[in-house]
Amino acid sequence: MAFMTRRTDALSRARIVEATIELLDTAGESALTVRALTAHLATGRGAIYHHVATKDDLLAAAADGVIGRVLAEVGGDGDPAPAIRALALGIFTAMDAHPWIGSQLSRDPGQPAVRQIWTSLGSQLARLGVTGPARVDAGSALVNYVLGAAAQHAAGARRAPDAAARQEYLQALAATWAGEDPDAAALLRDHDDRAQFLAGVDIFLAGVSALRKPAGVSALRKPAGSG
Amino acid sequence: MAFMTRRTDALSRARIVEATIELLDTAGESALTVRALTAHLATGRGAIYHHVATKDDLLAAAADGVIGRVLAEVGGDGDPAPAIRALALGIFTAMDAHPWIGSQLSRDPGQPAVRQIWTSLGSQLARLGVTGPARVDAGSALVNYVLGAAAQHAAGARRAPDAAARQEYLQALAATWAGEDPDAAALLRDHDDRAQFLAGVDIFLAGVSALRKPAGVSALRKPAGSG
DNA sequence: ACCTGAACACCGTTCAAGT
DNA sequence: ACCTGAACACCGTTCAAGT
Repeated sequence: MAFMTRRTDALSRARIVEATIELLDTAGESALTVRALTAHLATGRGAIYHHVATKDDLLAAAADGVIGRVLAEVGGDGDPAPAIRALALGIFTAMDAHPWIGSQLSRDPGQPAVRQIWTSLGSQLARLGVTGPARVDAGSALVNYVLGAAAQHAAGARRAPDAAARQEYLQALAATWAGEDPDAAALLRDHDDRAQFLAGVDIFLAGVSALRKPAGVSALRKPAGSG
Repeated sequence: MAFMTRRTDALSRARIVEATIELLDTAGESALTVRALTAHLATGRGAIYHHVATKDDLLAAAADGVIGRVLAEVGGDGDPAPAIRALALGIFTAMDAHPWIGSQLSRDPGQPAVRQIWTSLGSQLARLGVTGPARVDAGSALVNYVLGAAAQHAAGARRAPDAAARQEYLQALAATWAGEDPDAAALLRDHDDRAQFLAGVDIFLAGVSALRKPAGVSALRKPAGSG
């Protein structure tokens, strides 16, 4: 509990955003109230509104802070395809540690955090050699997949935090498939979210590459690689 | 305004769900309050709780109602690939007419509406010849893409309902790309959400097919495929 | 059994008043 | 300028009381 931040120096937007992230991480989305925040910051209710426009603004800033750190850590060096996998996995992992981000990113496509994700993935696609119309299509497909997967995973983690509840959910889903495809149903029952997420990224990358040089005999996967 | 449903017959869960959909469609997510609902249904506050467990339960039931109709309308006949495109487009279109569904589907992967989407897309993938581990990977990739795209689109529609606001958002995004890739930036400025969404579906379909019969010469990815 | 509506325990945001 | 905390206008949910 690193809370109980007694007011040594002045309030600031940065301090408020940090406290928001801390509160969201430790107590969950439903515990983020202006009242709880002022209590932890040892200030009055209205002081928050001197530095922050609205609660939505605060959520967006918190998500932007976390995503910014993640993208900076991962970096974008090396071959573009592995870089895309690394960026996607970084976002996915962040969603695991901060499940509230999942729903936040789905709330507004114009928010800074989403914009950051767009540009970081978009520049890797450019390095892959995807440009022009194809890049916008590929970028939007990738961003939407990553955000969709992250949101579903985060929501699942919120709803079924323990292994038992999670197992129950997967079994219920598997049951609806059982008669039709017992194979898939069995696999569904004990899959690994992270591996499955990465498999999706690979399907996407394969699709981009397949559509770039239309199927057929000749050449291979990627031209850009230097390895 | 088909509101003002005077109480001719008894309250029922179905009637409450219909009123919920109507209220969400005409007045938006923020206008759905238990108080507004009881006013439209001409009943008391607590009567709702005789047929519905909680407001979340109500939202999930409303989304399930809309998605159920959409999937039934689209059907799943014909070749599987076009059927997948049609199902995805149907979901996307529904999201346009009912923007509140976008955020609702991201709230809980276990809810009936999401389950319906999984099984309808999953069965088409099976008809495509994708089975076993590949089917779970492909299904989750496709579902997550569709839900992610729909959520982003719906959120955008909520935030920038008029053409001016929308243009402003796209220009801001394009600006961050301008120096780096003027080509993509220009295209971004006047793209068509629906066409872009379908382009993403095609990327995933191409990826699934590319990974099924490994490119080029011979050597392959996974042994499980039976196609 | 089904419904009513007052009551409960909360919210986010504003704003006169203080320093 | 920055902060305070009471006040405002709401929420979802419960529950004794009615029919």
